[in-house]
Parts: sequence; structure tokens; C-alpha cells
Amino acid sequence: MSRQDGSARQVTRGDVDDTGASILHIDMDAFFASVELLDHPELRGKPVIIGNPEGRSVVTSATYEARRFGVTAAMPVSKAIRLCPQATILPPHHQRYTEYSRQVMAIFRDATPLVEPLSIDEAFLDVSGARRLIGSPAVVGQHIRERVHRETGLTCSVGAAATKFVAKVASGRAKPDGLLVIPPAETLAFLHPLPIRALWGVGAKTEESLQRLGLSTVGDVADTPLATLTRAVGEATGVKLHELSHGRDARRIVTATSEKSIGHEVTFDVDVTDPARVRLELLRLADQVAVRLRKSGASARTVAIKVRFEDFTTVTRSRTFAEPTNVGRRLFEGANELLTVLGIDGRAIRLIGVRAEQLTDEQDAVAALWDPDEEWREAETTIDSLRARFGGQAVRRASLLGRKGNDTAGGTRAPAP
DNA sequence: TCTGGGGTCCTAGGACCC
DNA sequence: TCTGGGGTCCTAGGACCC
Repeated sequence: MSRQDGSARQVTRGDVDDTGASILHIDMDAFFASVELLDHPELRGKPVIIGNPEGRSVVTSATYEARRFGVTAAMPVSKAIRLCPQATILPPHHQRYTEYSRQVMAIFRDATPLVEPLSIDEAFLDVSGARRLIGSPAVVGQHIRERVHRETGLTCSVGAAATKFVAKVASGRAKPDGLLVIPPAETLAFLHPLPIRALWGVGAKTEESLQRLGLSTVGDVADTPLATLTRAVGEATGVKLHELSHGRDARRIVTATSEKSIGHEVTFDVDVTDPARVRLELLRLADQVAVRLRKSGASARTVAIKVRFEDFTTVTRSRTFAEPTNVGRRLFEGANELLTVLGIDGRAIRLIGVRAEQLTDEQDAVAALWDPDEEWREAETTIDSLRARFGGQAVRRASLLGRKGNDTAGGTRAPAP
């Protein structure tokens, strides 16, 4: 194993055998907070917390200076302020983070086309094909780290290993601003001393179940019979943990996936008891979801609502339509019926959400949807109506004329950025 | 201390079909 | 007439991840 800090920027080849460690996991360091520091250089070296200071916000990111006070992601902002009163609280600017995300993902793709974004600030790369052009995995990793820093001012950490899981654990151990290579031969020696929580898919509950079996490290899990594991945590999780603990992880890099659901939800600043206000919010959410469906060229067969009451109990209800839709009005009608059947009258509601599931390609949905007698549908899905009347090509031409530079007019679903 | 918003995947029961 | 097992779809809840 070999660690390279930000201070030691040169990778000396040969000091570690990175042969076969060709999966990289790259994770931006304190991403949201670091982007904010680019815009607020006077705060560099100080505790900064990203989140909304009022209401029921949680911490979405914090500088390492703030983390030293015990501030962690997903912690209520109110608690973070108590832990670190001198911290500066900044509201998030998602647009900015998306811009920087695109920029660093583009840098990754310069090294290899085999890039799998995992979230806005991390990705897996298969760099086995970059050896001749750039170098071995460690060299590629260091090359990317330098480019990211030079071109964005941001730092990232890189893990290199034979598998996704080990690469991800390695990048976490390299943080901040570091690179860690786990040669395939050292995989088990690296993994087995780690706490069970390091395993992908082990959260608070599964950790508890495993602890009841007397297990505390990844090595303990590896020494446990598969049948014992599946009995304790279920079939799928058991099999997965068994594989990972033995260093086995056959998942390849997947560059393009289509989304399986699209949803929006809001937590009210103050619990709402007026059903009319809840329904109004439901309408707004359904419209937002529909807009995103149409942007993706998708329709939904199922609509689901989520309601969280004041005591935090949360229920979901869903229904499947005879025909898929991406019309806000339709989604709302479905969602509203679910809400009515659920019966919320008089209860204090904390959160309301709408989600579109069972997505299908929009084209399939359009014909079934089209009904010239219903004016509102025409108004809401102009493009769809045109397509039903004149065919996809005419619509494509028309929308290209109307939307210069738009590359999604063809109606194919684009993967999330 | 009082718990966001975006998702994915798994489990389990019941309906329904073969 | 009674019984069975597999497969798929739908629904609700929950664990988990960033």
C-alpha cells in the first residue's frame, strides 16, 4: 500500500505495484464547501457549514475545520451550530456545484471513456486502457488530481484497486487530497481489519444485526458462513457482504444508465394542518415531476405519494395507471386520490412528496394520451400533441427551430449528469 | 439533537396465471 | 375435487447511499 499526499505531488513509479489496480474511485473533498470557498476565499482555513441556517435544514457539507468540532453531513444545522458556534453557515448553490461537477467529470473522461458517475461529486473509472497514453493506474490518478486542482482549484482523493468496492474504501482512506493504491495481492490484508460499517450496504441497522452475531470487522464477516449471514440480514445483503468481505466484486463500470424514478418532496418549515395547503403543494410537486419527465423524454406508469406526519411516521401510497403519463394534471389527479384515500384531515403534516415510477419511453405513452377533445392536455403537452399528429420527425424539426442548441429534442432519455 | 432531498434496492404478501 | 409450485405484477415499508 502506498499513500500520496497533496504535499507529495510526484508519483514515483515503481514504489508500489499498481498492476491490476485499474479501477479508480475519485471523490471530491468536501465538495459543496470547497466550491463555496472558491467564491469566499476569505473563509479559507475556517469552519464553514453548507445548509440553511433557518428552518429544518441539515448539513450538506462542511469544511474539515468544521468537522473537527464533530460536525458531520446530514446533521441538523441547529445541532451543528451548537457544536461549532463560530462556523459560517452558507446556503447551498446547486447550480454552481453542477457546473463544477461537469468540469471534473470532463477531466475524468479525458483519461478514459469508461467513467461511471456515482453522484454529483464522485465517479468510478476503469483506466486499464489508459496505460499506454498516460501510464499505470497510480500515474493516471495523480495526473487527474493535478489537472482537477489546476483547472478548478478543488482537491479530490483517489483510490485505486482491482474492484469498485476496494477502490471506494481506498479513496475514503486517502482523504483529504490524497491517493491510495491497494495492490490486488494486498486486498484482504487491507480489508479485513476494517470495521463492518466500511462494507457497502452496512448502515446502522445491519451493523446492529451483525454485532448481535458478535462480528465487528470485515474479517469477522469473511469468517462467517454464508447461511448465518443471510439468516441475519436477508438473502441479498448476506450474499453481497459475503462476497465483498472476501474481496470479490464483479461489478464492471457502467457508463450510461436510465433513471428508474423521478420525484420531488418538501418539508414544511412548520407542520401544516390545512389539507388545502397540502393539496396545493401536491399540485406544485406533481407539475415539477411532470416537467422533469418530459425533459427526460419519459412517461410514468406509476405515481406514488409520501406523507410524513409530525411524529415522523412516514407512509407511502402508490397506484399504477392503465396508460403511462407525463402530464402534471394526470399525476396530480392520481396523487390527490391517493391522498384522499389515505385521509389526512386534521393531522399535522411535516413532509409531502410525489414520485413517478415505472418509467417508460415517452413515445409509447403519447398515442394513448392523445385525445383532441381535451383542451388542457393539448395545452400541457404541445410537443406530444404535435408528435401524435405529425410524427416525431416534424416535431424534432419544429422544436429544434424553437430551441436553439437543444440536444434533447429527439425525445431520447438522457442520463442524469 | 430532532431529524433534507435526491435516489436505488430489497423484502414480503397477495393476486393472478399457467 | 383438491392441491402444488413457479413466475410476474402490484403495493407498502424500510435500509441504505450521497
